[in-house]
Amino acid sequence: MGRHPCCAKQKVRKGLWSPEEDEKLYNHITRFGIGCWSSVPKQAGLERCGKSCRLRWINYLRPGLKRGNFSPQEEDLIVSLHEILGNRWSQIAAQLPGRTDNEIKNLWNSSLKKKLKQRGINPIAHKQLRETGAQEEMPRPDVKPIFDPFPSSEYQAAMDPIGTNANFYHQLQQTYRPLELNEFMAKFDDSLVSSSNSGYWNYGEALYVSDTHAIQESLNSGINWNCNRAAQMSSMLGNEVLNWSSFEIKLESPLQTEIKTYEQRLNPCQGLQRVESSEEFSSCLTTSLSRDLSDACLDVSQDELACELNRDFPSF
DNA sequence: AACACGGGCAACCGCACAGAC
DNA sequence: GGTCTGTGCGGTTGCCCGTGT
Repeated sequence: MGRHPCCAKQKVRKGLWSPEEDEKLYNHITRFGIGCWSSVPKQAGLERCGKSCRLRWINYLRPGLKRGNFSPQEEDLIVSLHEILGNRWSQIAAQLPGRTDNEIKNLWNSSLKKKLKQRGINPIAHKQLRETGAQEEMPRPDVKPIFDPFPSSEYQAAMDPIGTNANFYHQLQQTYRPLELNEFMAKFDDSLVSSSNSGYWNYGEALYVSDTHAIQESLNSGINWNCNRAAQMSSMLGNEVLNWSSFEIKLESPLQTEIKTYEQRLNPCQGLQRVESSEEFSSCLTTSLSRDLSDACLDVSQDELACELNRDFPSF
């Protein structure tokens, strides 16, 4: 048998929370911490489902939540992140401290979608709508979506409002563009060959290659390829050899750095270093990207990886 | 003043997955 | 290894309130 039953068949209240209920829940959590949510209602003296308590805590009572309207900067950030992540509200919320996924989802559905449409942008594909408007609600065309952290149009405008950095963004896009399968395999082979002297595989060398394909696959089919591969490799190699959690962090770092830099530009008064020119902005961006990627070099035994890759390489 | 309508928001629902037994 | 529960997430619903008629 499993664990003790949750709140099923219990008498539970639904609907809006009263201030008294909020107080009970808040006092309980601050006093005892978050343990098992299913036991919280009983312990806190609430006639609520544990799930409901969790939601109330996360969306309303949790310390550090921002209240009030979203700033234009936050809205721009959400649009940019949505273009990359789609409806992954929890991941988008993770980039906006103090905001909840529910809040962002509501904002998107009630406001941002309309604003984009008014600007002639398809909120699903983040592309310019056709003049007919007939395809307004159409999903992305039959082309597989590709993870592209630096789309050429809106995102560039957002990242570089001055608009003087076209060459720089072109270089970035060339550097970090998704690779075709044959390019990807060649990169893998090169990495394995070039590492033969040391006996270790230079993970950093192929980082952005595998990253791009992993995320692309994840977006395409909903199969979280990189996580599955991580689990397989981790179980085979052991955590001492390959710490996948740090790898995942490294994958996100460039994006997080962009966001910070972007916020820094938009909120120069928040105690952060101000970027005075687009050149300085470029320099900052390049430095942060190269630092994140170079740091991401993890030592993995070549033989073990080659064996794993030959045994069970995912089909693209 | 009464009603209809729409926007914004909080909360619920259902599903998937991980973990406990 | 199978079953069941707990948790997290995204989609959806329904309530409240402001505005227009």
